Amino acid sequence: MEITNIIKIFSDQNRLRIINLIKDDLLCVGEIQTILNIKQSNVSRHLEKLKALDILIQQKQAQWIYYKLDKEKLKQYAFITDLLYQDINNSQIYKEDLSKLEKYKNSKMCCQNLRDIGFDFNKLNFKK
Amino acid sequence: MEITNIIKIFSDQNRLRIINLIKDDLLCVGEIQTILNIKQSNVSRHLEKLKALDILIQQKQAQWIYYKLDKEKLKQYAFITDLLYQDINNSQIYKEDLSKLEKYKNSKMCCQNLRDIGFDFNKLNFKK
DNA sequence: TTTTTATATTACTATATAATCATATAATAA
DNA sequence: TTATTATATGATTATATAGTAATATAAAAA
Repeated sequence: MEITNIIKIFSDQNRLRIINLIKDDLLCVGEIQTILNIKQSNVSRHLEKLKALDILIQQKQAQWIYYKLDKEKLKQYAFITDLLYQDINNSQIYKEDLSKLEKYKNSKMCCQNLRDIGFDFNKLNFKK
Repeated sequence: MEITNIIKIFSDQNRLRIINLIKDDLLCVGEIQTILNIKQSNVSRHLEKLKALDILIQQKQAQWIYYKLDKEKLKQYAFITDLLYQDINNSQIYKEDLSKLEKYKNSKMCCQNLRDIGFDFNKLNFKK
């Protein structure tokens, strides 16, 4: 795999937001869709490209498919760690996405009931 | 400047080859054209994008314009150093380009007479 | 001055990519 | 079984990008 094709994977904002979101967490497609407010088919298309590169851990539980970045696979390219754990933090949007992820994790919701709120982050049910 | 736009700059093979070539050396357009065997207008187009990002040192001498990467400007993104000094070395093509650059620097040629050989690397005039 | 040359740019073509709607697929729930 | 739902995919559109031939521009050489 040519290095520029690896780099291309990280050069789209929506895909980078997805990568950022699943870099340390295992999430289902609906969770990604909800937190990032990106259409389901679009999320799926981006995940498809990450799968083609073989840098995803994929895990099916009931009707949900959970995804997470495969850190071992990423280690072969030194630039990726810097990019995901340093450079990305200079942009507000990626930090906001992670903060929404935290809010989601603190909410009462899970894959099972995201459809009930139309995958709308603002309708998440928070404790207290 | 959004981080994904920075990343895009490095995601094209010809542009990455140019970046690699001028990461530590000041070269004129004809030298890049000759060493990489890329058409002049194409080299110029790629340099245009690097200039738009403001990551080039540009220096006119006589009729030639010399370019070099501006390392200070690149320091603001941690991933770039790893990319250019580590990851790139796993691909044969970038190493070969640097080795051709060395051969060129050891040759008797310079910007002034590259046109005489049709910007053809194979026609370079080597010492001994 | 005129000619030549190095680089940039215009106009264009071909290709790649992202996004979307509608639908297929595969699994669960009723 | 049938209905529902999570995710993937086909078909399409819009946009971005790379490459090229021809030409413009600006400077040097004759």
